[in-house]
Amino acid sequence: MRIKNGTPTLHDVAFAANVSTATVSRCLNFPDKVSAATRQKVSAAINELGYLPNFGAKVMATNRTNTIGAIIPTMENAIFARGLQAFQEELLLHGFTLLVASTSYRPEIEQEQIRALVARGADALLLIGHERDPEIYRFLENQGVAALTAWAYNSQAERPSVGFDNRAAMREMAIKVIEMGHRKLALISAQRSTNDRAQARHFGILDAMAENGLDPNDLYMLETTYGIEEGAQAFKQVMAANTGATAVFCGNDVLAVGALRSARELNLNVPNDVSIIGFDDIELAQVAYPALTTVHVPHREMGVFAAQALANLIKEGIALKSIPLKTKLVFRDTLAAVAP
Amino acid sequence: MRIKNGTPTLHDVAFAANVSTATVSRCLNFPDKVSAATRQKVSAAINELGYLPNFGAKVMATNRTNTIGAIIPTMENAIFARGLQAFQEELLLHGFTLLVASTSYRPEIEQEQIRALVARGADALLLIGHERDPEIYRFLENQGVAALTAWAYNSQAERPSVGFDNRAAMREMAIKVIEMGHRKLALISAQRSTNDRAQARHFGILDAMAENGLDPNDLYMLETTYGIEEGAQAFKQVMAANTGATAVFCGNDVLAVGALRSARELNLNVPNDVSIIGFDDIELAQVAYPALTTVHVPHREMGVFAAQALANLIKEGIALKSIPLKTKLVFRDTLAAVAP
DNA sequence: CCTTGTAATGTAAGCGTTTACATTACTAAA
DNA sequence: TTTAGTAATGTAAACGCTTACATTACAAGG
Repeated sequence: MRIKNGTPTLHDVAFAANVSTATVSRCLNFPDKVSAATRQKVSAAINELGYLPNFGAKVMATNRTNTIGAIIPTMENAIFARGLQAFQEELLLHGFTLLVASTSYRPEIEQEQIRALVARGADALLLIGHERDPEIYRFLENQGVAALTAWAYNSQAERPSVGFDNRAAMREMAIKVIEMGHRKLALISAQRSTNDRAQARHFGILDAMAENGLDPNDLYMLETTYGIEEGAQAFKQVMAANTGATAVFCGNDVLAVGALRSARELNLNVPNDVSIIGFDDIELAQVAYPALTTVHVPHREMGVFAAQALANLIKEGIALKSIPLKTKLVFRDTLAAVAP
Repeated sequence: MRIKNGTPTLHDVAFAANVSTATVSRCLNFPDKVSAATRQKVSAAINELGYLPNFGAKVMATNRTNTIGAIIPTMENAIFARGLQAFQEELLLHGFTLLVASTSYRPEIEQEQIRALVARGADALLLIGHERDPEIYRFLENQGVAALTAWAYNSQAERPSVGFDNRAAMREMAIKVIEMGHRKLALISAQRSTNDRAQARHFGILDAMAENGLDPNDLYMLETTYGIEEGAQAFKQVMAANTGATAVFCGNDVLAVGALRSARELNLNVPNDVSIIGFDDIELAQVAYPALTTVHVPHREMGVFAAQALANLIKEGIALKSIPLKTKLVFRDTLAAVAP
C-alpha cells in the first residue's frame, strides 16, 4: 500500500479494497447492485482511509449539487426566518442542502443573487413574490433551473407558487373592521413598488371599502420601510394628519408594534381611541401590549410545502404546481367596535 | 460555427472568440493578464452565447467552492437570524455564498450537519458555541476545513471564536441586581447540557452571588426549552415554589417575555412585586410591556466579524484569531430595587 | 538589423467522479 | 457437460474547468 499525501480518492479506496473504481462508486450510490462481500470490503476500506467523496468531481459527473437556493428579503424579518427554517428542515429530509441569499428588498440585488446562486450550482430556487423582470425568468429557463415562488399566491399568476392570497386575506380583515363600525381607515404600508405582497394588501383594503359603500379614495395611506421605529414614526404622521381615522391597518406586525408604541406615547388608548391591525402574526404580535389583532399566515407550512414541491421536482420530475394556503384572522386586543 | 445543443462551455466561447480556452479562463479570472482587444472579443462571445461557467468543473479544478457553511440551532431564534443575516451580507461582499444548516440544539444533528456541509464542499464553517466532540474537530482538521466558533467567547478556549463572554456578562448583570437589594434570586435557564452559553450564564449568576456574600446554593434554578410558552410555564413553577425570589433571571429574552406574561396572569406587578431580567436584547425586549431589562449582545457585529475572519482566512490565508466582543446592560422597566 | 526581455497567448495535463459498455462469474435448465 | 441467462465487476471515456509550461509577438536598446 503506497503512501499518499492528499485526501484519499475513489481510486485509493478501490485499490485498498482490491476492486475497480466503478464498484466503489456503485457501493456508494447503489449498494444493492453490489454483492454483500464486496460491499463489506469496500466499506472497510472507506472507513480505514477516512474517504469522503469529492464534491466537485461528483457535481461534474452528475451535473447536480443537491443544493437548493433561497433568496429572501432578509432573515431578520421573522416571517422569512421561520419559513426558511421550515424549508431547510424539510429539504434536509429529502437530502438537499440550503443555499441562502438575501436582497434587502432590492430588486437589482435579487437579480444578482439569482445569477449568483445559479452560478453556485443551485439545482432549483425559492423566490419571494411574483413580480420580477421577465428577463430573469428567461435566464432561469435557459439554465434549466426551476424556480418556485412563495409568500404569495394569486390565481392569475402564470408561475407556480406556494402561498396565500394577500389581497383576499387583507380584504377579509378589512370587512370585519368595517363591520365593526369603522368608517375612516388608514394604512401604514410597506414599500409597494418593489413588493407585490404590500400592493396586494393595499388592494385588499380598497376592495373591502368599495364593497361596503366606502370611498376607496378616503383611505389615508402612507408608505414606509420595514422596522418598529418606522412604524412608530408613520403612526405619528397618520395621527398628525388629522384624518379622523379610527382604525389603522399596518402592512405587517412589525410596523403595527411600532404604531402601538407611538399610540402609547401619544396617550391614545388602543383599542378605544384607535384600533391597530397587523399582518403576519409573528411572535411579536402576541407579546405586544395590548396583544395585536392580526392576520395569521402559515409561514412554516409554506416552507415545508415549498421544499416538498422542489424536492419532488428534482428527484422525481414531478412538475411544480401552485399550492394555495389559508390565512386566519386572529382577534386579540387592538381592535374594538367604534363607539356609537 | 457549429450548432450545439447543451449549454455553452469555455470551449465554445474560445472557438467563437477565436482564442484558446486558457485565454478565456484568464479573461474571466485575471482580466488584467489579457490584452484589451481580446478581452473585448471574449466578452462579446460570452454575451452572445450566454455562457456561464460550469460550477462543478470550476470546483474540481480549483478545489474551492467559494461557499461557507453555517450551522446554527435555529433561524427562528432572532439572535441567530440576525447574526446570520449580517454574516451572509458580509460574506457576499467577499464573494462567498452561504450554506445553512440547523440543529434544533441537538448535538448529534450538529455532527451530521457538519459532515454534510463539508461533503457539500463548504470551504469553511461557522459554528455556535465551543462544546463539541473532539472527534469532529479532528474530522474537520483532516478535511482541511476551518471552523470558527461564534456566540461564545472565553479566554481559555483553545479554538478561535468571535463572541462575547456569556459568563462575565451575566455576572455583571447579577451584580447590579444584587446591588439593588435582591437577595433571593431565581433563574429560568435554557437546557444547559447541550448549550455552553446557558451554562456560562448560570455560572455568571453564581459568581456574582458568591462575590457578594450570597450562598450560590440558594439560587433557585429551573431548566426549560426555548419558547415563550415554556418561559411562561417555568415562571409559574418558580412562583409556585414559594422561594421568595424577588428577581427572576431568564436565560434569554424569549423566556423572559413568557415570564412577563405569566406575571401579568398571576396579577404580579413587574417590577414592583418581582423583577424579571432577560438576555440578548432582541426586538421582543423593547416591545414587551413593561419593556425588558436585559443584556444587549452585538449579534450583527458578531456575524460581520465572523465573515471577515473566514474570508480573510480563505482568500489571504490569514489565520483565524479570537475576537472578543462587548455586551452592554440595558436597563428598561422590569428591574427595580427591592422594597426596603 | 539583431538581441533580449516582457507581455500575450496557446497546449495539454490534470482534477475525481459516474456510467455506458464490455467482460467475467455464476446459476440453473437442458 | 454444455448452454443460456443473469448478476457482479471491470474498463475507460466523458464532464468543463484551471494552470504549469511552452511558444509567439512585440518593444526597446545596441
